[in-house]
Amino acid sequence: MAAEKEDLKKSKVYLVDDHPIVRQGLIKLIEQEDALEVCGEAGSAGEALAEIQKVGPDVILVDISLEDSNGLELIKTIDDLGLRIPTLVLSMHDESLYAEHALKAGASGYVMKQAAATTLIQAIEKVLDGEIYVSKTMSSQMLKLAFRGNGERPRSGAEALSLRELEVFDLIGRGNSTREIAEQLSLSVKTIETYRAHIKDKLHLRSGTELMQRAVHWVENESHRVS
Amino acid sequence: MAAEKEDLKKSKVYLVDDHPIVRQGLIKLIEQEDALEVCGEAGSAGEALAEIQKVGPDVILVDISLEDSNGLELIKTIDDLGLRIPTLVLSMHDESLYAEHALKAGASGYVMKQAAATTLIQAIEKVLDGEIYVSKTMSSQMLKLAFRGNGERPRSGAEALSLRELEVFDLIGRGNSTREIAEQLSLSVKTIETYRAHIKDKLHLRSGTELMQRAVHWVENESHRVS
DNA sequence: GTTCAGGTAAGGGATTCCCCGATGACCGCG
DNA sequence: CGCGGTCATCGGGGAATCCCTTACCTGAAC
Repeated sequence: MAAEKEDLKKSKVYLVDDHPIVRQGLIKLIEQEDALEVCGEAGSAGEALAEIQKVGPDVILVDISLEDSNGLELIKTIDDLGLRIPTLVLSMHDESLYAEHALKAGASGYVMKQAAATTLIQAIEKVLDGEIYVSKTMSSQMLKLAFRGNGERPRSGAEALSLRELEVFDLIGRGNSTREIAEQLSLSVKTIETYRAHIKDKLHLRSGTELMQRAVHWVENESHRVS
Repeated sequence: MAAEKEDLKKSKVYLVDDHPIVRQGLIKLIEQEDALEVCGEAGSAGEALAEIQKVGPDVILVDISLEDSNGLELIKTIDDLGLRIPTLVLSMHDESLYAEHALKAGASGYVMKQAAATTLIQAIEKVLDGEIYVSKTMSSQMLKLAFRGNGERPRSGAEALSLRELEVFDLIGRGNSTREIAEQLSLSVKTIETYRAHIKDKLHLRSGTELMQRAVHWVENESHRVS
């Protein structure tokens, strides 16, 4: 609904998602809107950074899991570069796990892939208007927790993990060894070992084997509701 | 390329994926093809089963993770109902983990979301022609294993394991460490290590981490069904 | 301006991984 | 009836990891 400007002044959307098929689909979906057009796409943070400075999009749609990096890192980088482009995180992960991290990283919104297609379009429009988008349930929950004013949350479960820890947890679940994770994140093996220890601690796990098991389960069910 | 039939006889594609946004995208992507049209969509196995019998699709595109069930279960159900509709599995999971399970469940192909959009179209066309589609690397690997050439012994997967190996595999998947398994079975740690090595060998796994990952997957997917 | 959480890393002993080889006990097959 | 094949069981030894502890830096919070 609404788009009286027609093709005079379409808002440019840039896509970052490591699944080409999903990207192609999103393009078709977005180009269907009169007020929106896709000005580029990428599967990795590197590509994305190189291109967005050329094409100057009005909004960037970014998935959390990328080929070479993390979507939230990309958002931080964009922020650090002083580019004032609103970003909308699109992910299959449950929002309760990532929405907060995303907003803290500087994103303007968070949409789950489980959401309806119209929700995505609404979120894009809201973000283009300079507002913040999260689902109703999430926003009320965040307000309740006074997410940005009263750092008081005795959370438990995977939600208690820091961003880095969550990243490592995810990579563990995908079958990567400690060494492989260290290489992928360009960190010391020792650092990854520390994260593993922290995760085990927070999740009350006793052995590395249990950690692995949990991580695999989590990755498996990342699109389902598992709190 | 190719589509001389034009709109006279489009092949009907049915979509099953629990992400509406991805579904919308796939619709746009598929409808772009002259020879294909989307005849329906669902986010759960229940919906899908109810509808495909009405609309009679020529091919079903199904994601592995669904709202209420597993895509592979859906495929088995479709098979059991005697519906002779080819199914193509579309998933974000690595094919080495699922492609074989998918084909065994009765699917005609497996495409990762990491693949290019054109790959998906090619896969759909191949499956519509009654052929099997898997990626080149996967197919050569499978042919080498003679996975489905002579329905006999050169099996791969958990069934090729000996009793003891299967027992150990199961315990690994349940989160037990090597030492714990040794204690539970009253065997030497060294013996368990040997079993792990044998299992890795038979399942063509490269690291202990992969073994663990596979074991966890197996425990939650197949142990309940065959046992 | 001190406290606190997150990110990064190292030291060192305990454990496991991983590539070897080894000993019986079966079991079918020419 | 030996002969090869598979199972089930264990060990050596070096590399890799796990696990616990400590430590430094930073930035946000109080």
